[in-house]
Amino acid sequence: MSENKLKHIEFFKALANEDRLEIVKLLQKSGELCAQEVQKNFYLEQSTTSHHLNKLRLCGVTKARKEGRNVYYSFDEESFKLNIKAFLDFINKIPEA
Amino acid sequence: MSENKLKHIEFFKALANEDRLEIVKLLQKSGELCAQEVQKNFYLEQSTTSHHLNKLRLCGVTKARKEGRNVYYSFDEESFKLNIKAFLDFINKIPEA
DNA sequence: AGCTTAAATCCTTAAATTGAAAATAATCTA
DNA sequence: TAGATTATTTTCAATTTAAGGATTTAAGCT
Repeated sequence: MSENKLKHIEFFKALANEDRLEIVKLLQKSGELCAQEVQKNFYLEQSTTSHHLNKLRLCGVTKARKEGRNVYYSFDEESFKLNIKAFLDFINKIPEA
Repeated sequence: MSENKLKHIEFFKALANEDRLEIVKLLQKSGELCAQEVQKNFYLEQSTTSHHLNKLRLCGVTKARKEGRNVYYSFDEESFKLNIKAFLDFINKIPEA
């Protein structure tokens, strides 16, 4: 099991969740948001939102930047594209997008 | 939550697993294989393989065809492409594949 | 220092995954 | 055709993983 493959799996696990997918979409259209701004958009508990944001960050879907007591999260487009591409290569099928 | 979105989530959940991803790759390169031929390629229990194959089939990654007492599984390329495309549309990012 | 707000972590409960054992189902053979 | 054999699914218990409420950490404010 290559390190690389495990990365794809984590990436897809992170995206294979309704709430996290919504968070990704929100960050995508809103740019940077701090954790509690993300939370306000959903019926999610603070701790749950934190878990989700952490998971998304760990697998390279989002990135985070701490400023004061806020942590600002944003969509990591570069990393996202790389992961999708790597996954499609892995699967050996390139959709006509 | 649209019916459509839930389908993508199930699709990605199914792919977000090391063993299932390997099974998908095997089916992709081998064409049709019956359950025990799939199993022989991995260190997985027969029942575990069956669970995985069922999950992959339910979410449209693979398709199955029964012949005698064998069930032949194969990669469902059409469905796979549709799911990937729908997901990318959802995310609004089309990689340059 | 004490208060407030933001976020992460801890801890218990809930859900998903795994695999052994049993059930089903098709085929073969005496 | 009854019984054995082989292929697969299903059931169920054990383990792993995720979710969320409660607590803790951390930063900024008065």
